[in-house]
Amino acid sequence: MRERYKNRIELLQGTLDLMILQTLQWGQQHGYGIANAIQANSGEVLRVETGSLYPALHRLERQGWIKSAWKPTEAGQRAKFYRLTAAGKRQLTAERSRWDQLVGAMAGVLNPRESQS
Amino acid sequence: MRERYKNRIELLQGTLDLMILQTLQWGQQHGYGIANAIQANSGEVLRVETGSLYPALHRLERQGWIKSAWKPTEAGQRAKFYRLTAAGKRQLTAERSRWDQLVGAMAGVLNPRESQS
DNA sequence: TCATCAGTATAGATTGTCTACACTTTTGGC
DNA sequence: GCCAAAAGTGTAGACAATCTATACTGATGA
Repeated sequence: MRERYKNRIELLQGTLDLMILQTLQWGQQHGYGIANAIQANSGEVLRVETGSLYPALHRLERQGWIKSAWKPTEAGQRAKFYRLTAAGKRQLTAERSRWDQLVGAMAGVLNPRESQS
Repeated sequence: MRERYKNRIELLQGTLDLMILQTLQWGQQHGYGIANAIQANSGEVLRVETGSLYPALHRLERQGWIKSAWKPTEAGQRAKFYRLTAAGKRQLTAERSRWDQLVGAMAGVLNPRESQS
């Protein structure tokens, strides 16, 4: 069978949607491009697997936060370009503030004395 | 008697172990006390459900990061007190730096221009 | 011709949350 | 004496987002 693998989760569950929405705010992009942008912007720390990416994109589209259209890339290949909808922009705002809140809360747990607000 | 709650995941998956280990670094504590400490230190943002807490404690103990012993509380009730093992301290260090790395990477994705390192 | 890159997609396993129960013991009010 | 609430531990099963692994297509370059 397979080599014994660690199955370590690279991404924090729930943050992929936020990262996708955020990436799309810079402009429309196809799935492959989104994954590359996240990887680059995270300093190569975060790698998005296709098995996570495409289900996430379908999920987001199903919820009306992004919309897709097939278009050719500069390289002349067909690709599905996604763009943020108005609802998606609102969702992005909500998820960003949720993220900030969680990071702040975690900081409180990790450094109770320093971060006493 | 419960507060009104949303149907969302309160905690980021994977962060509970870190929070438990960190809380135990301040001194030994029982499960109920850990949950209360996390809630308090997070400014009441993070609420740990018992259905998440106890499985997590058992998981951590199984991995040798914490050890338990039944003792009476000040209130005279029996409780299972947990303390960090040496391996647990190393794990805490590793998980903290992993967390910092993830938060930094997320910052890069959310604010690509400002956080160019 | 053949490997590699660009690109999309699905199935199934895994894992850690969640909701919802079930239980014991102590404390305090009546 | 009774009963509610708080303090405490625990499990079962649902659920969701990630992962691994696989399967395609079309273009590019050696």
